[in-house]
Amino acid sequence: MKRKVTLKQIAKELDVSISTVSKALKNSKEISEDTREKVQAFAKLYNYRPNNIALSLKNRKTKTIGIIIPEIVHHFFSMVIQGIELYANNKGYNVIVGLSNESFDKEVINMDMLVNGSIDGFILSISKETLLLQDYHHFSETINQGMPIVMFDRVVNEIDCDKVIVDDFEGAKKAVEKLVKTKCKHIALITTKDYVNVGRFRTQGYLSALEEHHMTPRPELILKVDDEALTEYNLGNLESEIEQLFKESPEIDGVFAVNEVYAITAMKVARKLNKQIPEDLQVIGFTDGVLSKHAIPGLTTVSQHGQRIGEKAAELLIEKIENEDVAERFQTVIVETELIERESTK
Amino acid sequence: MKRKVTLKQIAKELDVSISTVSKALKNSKEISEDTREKVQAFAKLYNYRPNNIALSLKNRKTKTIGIIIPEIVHHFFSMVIQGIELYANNKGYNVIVGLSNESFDKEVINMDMLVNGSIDGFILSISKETLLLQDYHHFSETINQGMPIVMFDRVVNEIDCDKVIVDDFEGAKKAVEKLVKTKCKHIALITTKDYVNVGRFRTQGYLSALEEHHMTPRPELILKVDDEALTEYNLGNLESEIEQLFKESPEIDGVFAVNEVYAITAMKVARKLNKQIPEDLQVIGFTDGVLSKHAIPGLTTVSQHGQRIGEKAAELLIEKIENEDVAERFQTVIVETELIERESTK
DNA sequence: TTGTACGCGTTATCAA
DNA sequence: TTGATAACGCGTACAA
Repeated sequence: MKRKVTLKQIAKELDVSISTVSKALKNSKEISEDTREKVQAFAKLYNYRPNNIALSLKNRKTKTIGIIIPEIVHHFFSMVIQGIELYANNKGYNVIVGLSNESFDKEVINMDMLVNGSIDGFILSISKETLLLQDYHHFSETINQGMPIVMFDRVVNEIDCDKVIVDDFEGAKKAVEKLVKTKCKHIALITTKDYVNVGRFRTQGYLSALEEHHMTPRPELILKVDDEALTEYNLGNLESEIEQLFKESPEIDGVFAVNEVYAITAMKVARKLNKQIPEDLQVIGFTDGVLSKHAIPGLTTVSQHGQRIGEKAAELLIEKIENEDVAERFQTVIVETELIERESTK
Repeated sequence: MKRKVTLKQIAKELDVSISTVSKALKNSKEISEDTREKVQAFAKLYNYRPNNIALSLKNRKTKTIGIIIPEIVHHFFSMVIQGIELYANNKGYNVIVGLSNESFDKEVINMDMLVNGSIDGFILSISKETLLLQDYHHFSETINQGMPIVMFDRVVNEIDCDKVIVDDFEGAKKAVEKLVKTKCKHIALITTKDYVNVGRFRTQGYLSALEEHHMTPRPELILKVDDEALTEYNLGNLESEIEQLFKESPEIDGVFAVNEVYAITAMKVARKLNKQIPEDLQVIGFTDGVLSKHAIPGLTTVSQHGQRIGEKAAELLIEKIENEDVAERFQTVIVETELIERESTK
């Protein structure tokens, strides 16, 4: 087992100084052709590579990006990571991932682990608990230390930084308008509690679409699911809540759900209640993931373009990292949504 | 904007030496109570944290783990990452993710970026292209340099290192036996080409189960899908291949598929051909993901326990990193599968 | 009780 | 053409 070779070892072996080796390896023409070749041959033989950590220390740049997200077993978030990784890698950056698990404490701890030199900047999406507590000191402190942050999807006005967001409002509106156009008269909304802003914006889009088409929103058609600790794997009583909604308002002929799982579950309940999709009931979800694509019937969804969001976030961050002078001007990029029509709508 | 504080700055400010500050901060009783308090107060005020990079350079330990996987937008792999992150974080390690995108070159490049000091060890699952080319030099070179590797799921005999694998053979066997027990007489297999070993092992499990129950395997009931560049989002002609299978052998009354998508697609085709599930056709998939859970009817699957695999891999790796003396003995841990019964079987 | 010196691996500057 | 030195930030053995 040959340990990693360092400049020092090469220098010793070849009986020259460390700096000579360093220069020779960078083809500096300060060094004679002779020694250059000798050194390079030796380096190749021993597969010399400069130590990243030493370089980071010297350059005060790590060439790595820290990502903090609420969960990774989640289609949207993994698409975003893919986008970040793609762009970052092309620029020679690595990507280090921390999971907050929707917990405030883990978010803080994770950022803490990375903030002390390990990375050059953060890309993050805020955990639900943090949104609930409205405690953002860890973000502002990080920024104050001169470390750039780019937030995506779950962002917050209180913090001044670059942001990449989905047009939740317009996306939701588009979806509901589609339902209106296909003659739905009683459109229900299945959404989250208001403290998750993406849920809130989508709710607003729903309301706006109704109003523009002179349909009066009816509170009893709006189901706000309490998804405390509700994940893809813990559906709680989602199903029964939706069933109750459908039973209390059997006139419902259209459903807009703010995520895939809600939408799929609505379809499942509809089937149970013998409602035909899309004849008796049309359904549209948000987030275009595996579920929508493979559902039977295929679920019409609002696609968020997660990968594009990741790429854009990485672009903004690397721009900030590499150009000190742009540091003070922040932008919010809105990534357009797209309605992907499948068989759950007419 | 206050830049990061270093020992040096504190020392200068307080007019003491750097080492005094260093010792004071670690509560060394070499230092007088007086200066200790003074230093600590100052450090707290300026929120001093030791620079990770400097520590890494000094200790020759980065306390970070490199993960190289074929893709991240994939339920199983993201479960594994979650498991790794969980265990690693508890041990004070960070996790850096590289995606090979099933490409040999990207796998090599990614490992190359990390191998020079950025991490203490690798956890990885081999890309399809690498398996096809059977070129494993980048793994052996890494190991030769003294960097530990733990492989999971897609592993390879040629490389001597710790491994965590799913019991693909037994898992598949269990699944097929379930079908046999529920009276299936003509059990089809939908699998991948043989160079993906997990596909190969699952195929062997299928064959073994049939033989043990004195059912002669019929080649025409085995569909080997060529999933060159086939992902969750590019289903190619999977559907038509399966349709052809069902039409040519209408007696098929059970299907075992080596992944979720194949299984779900089989159900979709069955529905199209007016086969009732599970009455006319029973289906079992491999990998317990979102699709299986939300499918209608729910898909019976062989769960791989991705998170447990990740945790175990992290445990093995950290053990190797922290105990030089265990370096030479390698183990292969088999994580048991579990048959999760839902409505697609009787 | 405090400070000096050294080393981790690298590069850049300046001297020889 | 080559080499010595300093610096990045930290910890520690040893000297004062």
